[in-house]
Amino acid sequence: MEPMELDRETSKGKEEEGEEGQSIIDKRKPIVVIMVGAPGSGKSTFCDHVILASSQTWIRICQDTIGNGKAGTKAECIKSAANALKEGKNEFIDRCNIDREQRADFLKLGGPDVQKHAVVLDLPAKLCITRSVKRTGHEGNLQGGKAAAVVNRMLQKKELPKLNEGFTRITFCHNEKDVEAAINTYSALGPSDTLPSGCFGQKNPEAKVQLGIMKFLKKVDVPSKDGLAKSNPQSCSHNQTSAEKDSNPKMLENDSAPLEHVQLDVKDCVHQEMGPSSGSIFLDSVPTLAFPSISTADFMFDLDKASDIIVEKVEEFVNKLGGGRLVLVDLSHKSKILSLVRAKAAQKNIDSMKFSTFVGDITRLYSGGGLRCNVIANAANWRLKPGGGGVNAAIFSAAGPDLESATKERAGSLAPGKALVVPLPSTSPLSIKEGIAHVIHVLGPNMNPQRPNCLNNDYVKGCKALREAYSSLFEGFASILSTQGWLSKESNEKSLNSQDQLEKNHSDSDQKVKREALNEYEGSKKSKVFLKELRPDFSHSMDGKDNIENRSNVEPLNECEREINAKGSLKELRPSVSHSIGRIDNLSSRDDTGINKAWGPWAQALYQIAMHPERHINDVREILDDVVVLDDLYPKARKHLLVLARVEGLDCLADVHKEHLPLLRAMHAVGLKWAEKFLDENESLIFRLGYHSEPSLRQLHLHVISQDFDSKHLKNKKHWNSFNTPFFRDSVDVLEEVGKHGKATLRDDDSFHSMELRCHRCRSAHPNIPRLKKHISFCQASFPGLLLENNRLVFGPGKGG
DNA sequence: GTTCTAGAAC
DNA sequence: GTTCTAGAAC
Repeated sequence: MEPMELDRETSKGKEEEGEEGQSIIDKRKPIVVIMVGAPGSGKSTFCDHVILASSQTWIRICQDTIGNGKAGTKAECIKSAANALKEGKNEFIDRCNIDREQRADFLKLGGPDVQKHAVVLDLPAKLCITRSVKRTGHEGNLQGGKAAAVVNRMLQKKELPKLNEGFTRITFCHNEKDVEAAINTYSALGPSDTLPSGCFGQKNPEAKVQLGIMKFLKKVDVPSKDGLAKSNPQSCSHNQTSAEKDSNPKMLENDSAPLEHVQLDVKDCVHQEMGPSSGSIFLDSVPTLAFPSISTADFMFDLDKASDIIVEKVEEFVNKLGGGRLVLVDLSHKSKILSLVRAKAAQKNIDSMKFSTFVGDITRLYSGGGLRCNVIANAANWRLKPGGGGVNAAIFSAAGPDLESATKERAGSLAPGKALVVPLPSTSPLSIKEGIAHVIHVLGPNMNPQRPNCLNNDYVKGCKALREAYSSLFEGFASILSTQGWLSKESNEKSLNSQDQLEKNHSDSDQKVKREALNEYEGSKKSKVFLKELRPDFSHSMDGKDNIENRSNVEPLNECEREINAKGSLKELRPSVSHSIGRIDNLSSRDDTGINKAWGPWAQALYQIAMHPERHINDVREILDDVVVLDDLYPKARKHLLVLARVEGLDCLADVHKEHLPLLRAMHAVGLKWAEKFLDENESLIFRLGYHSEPSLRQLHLHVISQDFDSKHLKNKKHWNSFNTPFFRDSVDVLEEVGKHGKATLRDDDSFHSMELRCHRCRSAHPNIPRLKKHISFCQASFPGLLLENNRLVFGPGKGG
């Protein structure tokens, strides 16, 4: 690299000196070169090179060593620099000087008699980090793991110098060649030589002004092979990129950087490289979502199909994300999903600036891999809880309890195909060490028979769910970008809803946040309802029409529950039941008829009794051909019976059709019979017979319940409201509706369970269950007219009616 | 379905 | 401080 051509004035000055016999001071003002650059950018090395090669006297004012070889203060540097200037020495201010304020005091040195230069080592952040992390024996003891954090923090404050700060000359170096050229320029400087004023090697100045926009445009700079520019500032505006790099776009910038540390998969990273001009800007400023491949690990989703979906979804979203970048992460260089995705993304010409793959630990992207991401995705479980292994366990573990609590605040569960954005508290180690600001939980479909809610190779449903999962994930990311002003207006509008959601979560009161979390939870509860409604679909639907979301609650009923069931959690429920429960076939997804079931393990007891009452002889009151009668294990009144239908496939009222009318009549008749039997014993009792619109226990059962509701087991709103709102369907009405329409009207809206508590007699409202119970213990008001009609209530002889 | 319990409500 | 509820856990 040839040194920069020197200004001819200098020679002229020499001649004048000879003629006029002026002192050496007049030859040229001393130069203060303020070095600007992050740790690891090579400032000290730069100075050392010049000092060694130059014929002039240069001294290096280094804050890291100024205190008798140890780190000193800025004030010491200034003092030392001032003294050196008095002696007419040229000097380097070797400290980071990363922002304007840091530089200001040094620019005041020596007044106008001193030339103020800046040399900006604006090298890729990754390179600086790599160097800092790897170096040993650093003067300032900035090395190893902490260096990465320091470099990063410093680069965030970076403020490139401008002439109007007081510099007469600024040289920008963006790569090793620039650095080499600048070293040569300063080394070659003779006693009377002066370097031209102005900015040299600066990238498009607008890039600084509108960093947010420019950094996402593809290579704004036009590479030039010239190395150092000539005296014309224009010509040296950018000179970093060699033809060699251009010819091999797969190479990461800076061949000299020891990239293996950064764990970048250089060899085969079609999508991994930063463009030659991306440098530190890219790394530091681009909002980046790192995400693992969803469902392909433990959930055993076919890799080929998954990679198709990843690329398809990336392609769909990559342009909606404005400045955002997506990075698919996997642990191993041998990752098949990464290579598949890379190949397919390359085929589709997806912009590698916006999507790349990365080999590394998703919890250590920055500290372990130098990849700066502000958002990571978690392959969550439905419970949104730690554990399970893989990415989920790793992320929860690395994030500490903060993530769990932040998650819990927002939602209690997650449906397949859905994502949940969780702002990560700044106290989380993942935030502190890795700079992660958000975690997006996402749940994908499961193809692993050993895991809950297996789709049994149904890739129609599976692919749909996986597509939805990625859409949800990327939308979540977009919502984060939009709140941070990264998205265009159009994009913002697109993600307005999610933005709203986010903003609420961030700014509103705790109560509101909780309410939203509750809504989400309620939403997932609702999906349970759907699940059951759609259950027939499961038996034969290959049309993929069913709502993926519906499956969310299949999972909870399986993974954990299967084992619980085997251990007989229902033992407590009813000792004699447990024996058979332990052998139950069908808490899993299929029963004998091949119909998928959505019932939890706790929900199977009645079904078992109905199917095999002889095994529960101690628990039942009466066994008939078509019904079984038993006491409710947790009676909500003095008398509370259940009349079970002994028909397979009749799980609840929703399953009831016209052909079941005789059975319903039989159930009603048996219920009445028992009510009358109790009335014989205690004529003050009043009974009501009916069904829950959406029962918790499997197998159609008729409640026969006395209206005293005098029971220690009646404990909460749900208990009360399930018997005292339209959620409770009177048997007489069900008979009528099924007779007329072939089905009963269901009132399975969740809202019934949270309705205000009203006395079933006088309709007075009460603030809580204890107060209500106290009230009903003495309220003798007559029942509402509606209940008195149509024999909905069953009274003792000579009463009511 | 129930039990347990944290935290809200009082 | 106690009561009560809602949600998690089972």
